[in-house]
Amino acid sequence: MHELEGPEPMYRQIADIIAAQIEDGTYRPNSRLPSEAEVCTRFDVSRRTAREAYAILIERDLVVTSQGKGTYVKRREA
Amino acid sequence: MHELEGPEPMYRQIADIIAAQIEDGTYRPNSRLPSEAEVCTRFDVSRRTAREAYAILIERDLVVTSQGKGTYVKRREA
DNA sequence: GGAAATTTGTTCGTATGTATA
DNA sequence: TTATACATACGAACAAATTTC
Repeated sequence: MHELEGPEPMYRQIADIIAAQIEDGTYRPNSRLPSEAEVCTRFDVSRRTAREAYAILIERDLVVTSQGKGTYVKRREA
Repeated sequence: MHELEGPEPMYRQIADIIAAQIEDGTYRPNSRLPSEAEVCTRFDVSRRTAREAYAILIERDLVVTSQGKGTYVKRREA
């Protein structure tokens, strides 16, 4: 699906792609993002790398994760 | 199965311990913190866990890391 | 100058626990 | 209960930047 290669580490590239998709409305507020396992297969990376990508989005305050539920797009305020 | 178990995950415990040591002056501003390898042996954890601990301190803006150099106590501003 | 050692950076794999559906 | 999904933690390997000898 996606061809990922470049100077940036994969987890950052993935984070940027998903962040852009949140921005452009592909993933709407409160909607569930792909599971870590889905990210693994979609971008052909390990679970570790998928988690690193989501960790960045969490740090950016773009998403929240909930054990057993999934990762969700956070609502934008201000 | 692991030892040294508590209410908090190990990486957070380690982060809290080191953060406290930064607070009390054990580790002074601009000084180098123990390398990841040292954290591994000192707390008997894997490198991944050691890195998770430092990741927390980075997120808290308490330390900075530099490839090939090490992890340093950040200088307090404000 | 250069090789070796040190240290962080990235990435993979595996196992087990906990929470939710 | 079973399946799904995230949380924690172990290990391994190589790359890249820096330091040391």
